[in-house]
Amino acid sequence: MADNKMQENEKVVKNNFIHLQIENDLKEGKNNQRVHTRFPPEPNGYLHIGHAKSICLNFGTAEKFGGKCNLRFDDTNPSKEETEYVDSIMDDVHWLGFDWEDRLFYASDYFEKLYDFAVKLINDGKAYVDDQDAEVISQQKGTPTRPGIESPFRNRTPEENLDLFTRMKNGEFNEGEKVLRAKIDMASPNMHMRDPIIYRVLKAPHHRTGDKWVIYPMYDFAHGQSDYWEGITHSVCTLEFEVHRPLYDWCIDQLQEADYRPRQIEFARLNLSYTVMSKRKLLELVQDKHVKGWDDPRMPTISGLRRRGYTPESIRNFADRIGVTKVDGMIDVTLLEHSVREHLNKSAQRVMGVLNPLKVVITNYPEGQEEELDAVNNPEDESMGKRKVPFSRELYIEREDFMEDPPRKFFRLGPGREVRLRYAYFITCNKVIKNDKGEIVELQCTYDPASKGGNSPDGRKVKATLHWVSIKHAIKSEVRLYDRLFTVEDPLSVKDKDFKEFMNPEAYKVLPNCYVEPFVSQAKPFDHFQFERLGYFNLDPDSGSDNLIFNRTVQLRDTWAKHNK
RNA sequence: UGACCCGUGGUGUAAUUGGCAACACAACUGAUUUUGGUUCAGUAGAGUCCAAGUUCGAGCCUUGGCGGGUCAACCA
Repeated sequence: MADNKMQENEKVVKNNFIHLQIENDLKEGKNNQRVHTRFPPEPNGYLHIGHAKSICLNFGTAEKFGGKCNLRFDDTNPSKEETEYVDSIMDDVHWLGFDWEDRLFYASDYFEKLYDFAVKLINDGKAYVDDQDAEVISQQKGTPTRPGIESPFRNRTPEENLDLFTRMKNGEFNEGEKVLRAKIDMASPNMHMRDPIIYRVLKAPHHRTGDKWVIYPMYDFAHGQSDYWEGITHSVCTLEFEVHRPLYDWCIDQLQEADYRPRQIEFARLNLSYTVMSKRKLLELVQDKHVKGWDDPRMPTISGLRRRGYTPESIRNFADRIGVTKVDGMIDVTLLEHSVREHLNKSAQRVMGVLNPLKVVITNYPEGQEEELDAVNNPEDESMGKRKVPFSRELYIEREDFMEDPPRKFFRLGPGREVRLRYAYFITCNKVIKNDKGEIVELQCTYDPASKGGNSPDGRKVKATLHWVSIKHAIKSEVRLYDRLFTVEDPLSVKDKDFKEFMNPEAYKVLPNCYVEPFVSQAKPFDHFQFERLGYFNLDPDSGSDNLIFNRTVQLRDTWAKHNK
C-alpha cells in the first residue's frame, strides 16, 4: 500500500520553477485558470536532443496541469526553411510520444494578421519605415554601453509610412532597401528596445505561402502575437531570449484588444558533454557529408538517436531527470546513456552474437550431430519467453574471450581452462591451432556432456560464461558499431571552425564478419537486443538486415581495462 | 566600464518557503549472478562563490563584492 503510493509519486513529473510559477498564476486566477503552452521550432533543421528537453517541458507541463500544447512552426524566414524539416519535426515529436492533436499552427498562418497589426502600429505612430541600409542602422544602434541615435526617418508621418509600407508589401523595393521599425527608445539600455526592425523585404519563396509575400515579419514581432492569437498562457523559451522579454511584452501591450497576457518564461538550454548541438554545425556535418544524413546514428538528432537504438521512454526519462532551471551548465552524457541502459535492460531481448569470430571445435562432440538448447529471452522478465538455440560441433566464440597467456584477472578461456558456453555446456580448451603467421585460427576443446544447459551435476563452478554461435546455423552479418561522435568533453569551448578536428575517427566502424543467432533474423526493425560485453543493438530500419551496435562498448572496454590492471 | 540573468559535492537537480544539505549520474569497496551486464549492501565527496547584516537560527531575506552567461543578425 505505502509502496504503491511511493511508486506513483515517483512517476509524477518533478516540479520545476516553471511549474511553481504556473501554480502561482493559477492561484492568482490568471488567464481563466487555463494553461496552454506551445513548442515552436523553426523548420530549418532536424530536431536534436536539446529540442527533446523543450518538447518534454512544453507538452509535459500542459499534461501536468490538464492544459494543452500546440505545435507551431516559426517559419518567418523563408530563406532557411524547408518542408522536409517540417515533416521530420512532426515525426520526431510523435515518436517521442507527444500529440498536438488538431493544434498544428504556422507563424505563416498569421502573415495577414501580422501585416494588419503592423499597419495599426504605423497608424498609432509606433512604427516607421527606415530607408537606411543594415550597416547604418546597426551603427546608429550604439553598443550595449552606449545609447543609440535616432534615424533621420524616425519621424515620418503615419501617412507617409503607410504609403511606403504598402509599397514594400507590393514589391516595389529590393531586399535591404527599406525596413519597418518599431518606434520605441533608441536610448534604452536594452539593445532590443532600440527601434527593432519588425519587417524586412525578402524575395525568397516561402515553403507554404510561395511568393505571395515579399515582406516577412521578424521573430520578435511575430512570436508574441502568435502566442496571443493561439491562446498561449505560458510561452517557454531558452535563456538567450531573456533580454527579448521587454520587447515581447511591448508587443503584447500594443494589442489593445488583449484580454489576457501570455507570459514568456526562460529556461537553460541543454548542453551535453561530448555532444555538438549547434544546428549550424550539424547542418555542416550533413552538407559536407561527414555523416550520411540528419538521421545518421552518430548525430545527436532525435532521428539519429532513434536509429542508434534509443527509446522514446529513455529520452523522456532523461529529460525528467535533468530538470529545468536557469543555470547554464553542462550535463554529462553518461546520464543520457544511463537512461537508455535502464530502459533497455528491462525491455531488450538477450541474444548471442560474435563480432570477431574465433573457431572452436568440440572434439568429443559427434560429427554431424546437432541439438537445440533452451535460452531465456530476458532473465529479468520471464514473460518474454524462451527460444531454441542450435548447437553443433563447430562453433564461433568471441576472439576477445580467449587469451593464450591470460593475465591475472582474466576469467575467460585460456589453454587448459574450463568455461561455460551460455545455455550449453562447460568446455575446456586443450589445443591452440595457429597459422604460418602465428595467428590463432582455431581452438580445440572438449565438452562435458553432463553439464548440458550450463550446470554441472557435481557442482563444479566456472568463472566465465561465453557467448557462442553454431557455425553451421549462425547468420553472417555486417554489423556497424557506433561510438561517441566527438572527443571533446566540452564542445562549447571549441571554435566554430575547429569543431570537426574533434570528430572521433572511431565513432563509426563496420565489422564485416559477425555472426548472430538465427533468432535475430525474425526480428522487426527497432527490436532491441543485448550482446554479452558489447551492449545493446537494434536493427537498422533503413538497411535491411544490418545491425547497429549501441553504445555500451566504451564503458565495458573501460571496465575490462580496470580489471586488467 | 550599460541592462538582464545565473552561482549548492566531479556532474545535474532537491531542500516542507528561515530549522543543522537530500536524490540521481559518475567514482570507489564488497556480495550475488548462466552477460566483467543486472541486482543488492556499503564508502567517499559540498557546509551552499565571498563578506558583512537581520534573526535564537540563513543555502533560502538585505546590502556590497567576486565569478560566469546573454544582448550591438534585415536569424530564430
